[in-house]
Amino acid sequence: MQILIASIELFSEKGYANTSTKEIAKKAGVAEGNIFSKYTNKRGLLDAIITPVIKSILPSAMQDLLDESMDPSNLTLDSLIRPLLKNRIIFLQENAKVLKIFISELLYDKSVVTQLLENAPAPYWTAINTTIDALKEKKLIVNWDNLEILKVIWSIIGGVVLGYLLFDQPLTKESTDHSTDALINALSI
Amino acid sequence: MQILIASIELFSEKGYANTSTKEIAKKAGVAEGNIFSKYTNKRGLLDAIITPVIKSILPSAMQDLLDESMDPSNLTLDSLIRPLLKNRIIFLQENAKVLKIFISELLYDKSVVTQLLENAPAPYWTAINTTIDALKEKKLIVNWDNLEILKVIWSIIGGVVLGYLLFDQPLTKESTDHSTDALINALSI
DNA sequence: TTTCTTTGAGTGAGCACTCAATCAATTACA
DNA sequence: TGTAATTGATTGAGTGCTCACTCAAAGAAA
Repeated sequence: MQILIASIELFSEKGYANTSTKEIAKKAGVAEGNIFSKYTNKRGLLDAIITPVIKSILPSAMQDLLDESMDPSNLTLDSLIRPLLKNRIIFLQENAKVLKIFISELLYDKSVVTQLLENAPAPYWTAINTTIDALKEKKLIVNWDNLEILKVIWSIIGGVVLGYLLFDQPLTKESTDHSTDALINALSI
Repeated sequence: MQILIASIELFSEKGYANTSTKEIAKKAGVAEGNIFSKYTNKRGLLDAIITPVIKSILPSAMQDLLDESMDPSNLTLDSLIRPLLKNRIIFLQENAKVLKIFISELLYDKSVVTQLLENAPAPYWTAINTTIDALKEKKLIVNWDNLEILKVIWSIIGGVVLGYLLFDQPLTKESTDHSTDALINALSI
């Protein structure tokens, strides 16, 4: 556990490739050999950090989307988007360090994308399509392909993540409110 | 020159830390020592790749913004945003590999952000503020703080970049049109 | 002949990873 | 309960290897 905490700290600060197992052992207060008996190799340590993100990031986001669309009669774009963005920004703040490690990895290992998508089971996708279709029915959302709508949503969330991780842009209430308003506006008819 | 081309290729494919100078020399078709007589050290090679991006990325983006706001009487949100996003996406495609290397670097070296901002001189900022203020005057844009408006613009562009670099999302006409429409919608009153 | 460039074997440093030895906890037995 | 035996976890010096970088020698250009 100490090893994992130390690794997250160091990887997110200096990057995976620039962190030695010796440093990790020192920070964790254990002998270097311990790392290898528990995680087989350095890569195993990275996997132990990233796998939980892969397993939780998409399912939890999709759950957010669905939680807000339980009652179709009260469904509006606002009631869908606002809690979604709020939850995603909370998730981002809680997992900032691990997400940073994850994104670094994503840049040079495309197999992670596949793993990511495998963790978003079909039932979620159909439920989300149903929700978006319901909004289209009510003329509350632009009449684009559902995938294109989702891309715009993820684009804005991605932009917030990028600003936070790359430029240390603080997630003030003003900023996140504006991102939310902008997204709702963007998809309204 | 061959060395630089080989470096960009390898760094963007495998990452800076995972590329050895030996590999670069082999790909470039020169002896390893050549790299060090021309670029001092491996880091010098990275700088030679990144510096041009730093020097051009913000100025060229801001020039795009200003080119479209020459004639204040014809200024609309659409005439401002549409060419801007188009130019940024062209820039992204032309410089995808270098931008990828740049973003990797940005994640773990915050001094790059400072350099980036130093290359956006004050005249640009005032001109952009004037443009946004003019749109506010005409009630063609939301009445937020100008910085907040710029953040939303960059958020969308960042989201497109992220989708392209991280998830290999193709930049189809449909996608980029939707991003553009969404952004214009997002900032309209 | 002189000056500048290119070469690649060589070098020390640092890396991930190993493993025999040590330590700690648990069980076996009188 | 006290002690010996067994098992499993922890240690860190040691190992082989790869890395960035050097430099004397060879080659090319002037």
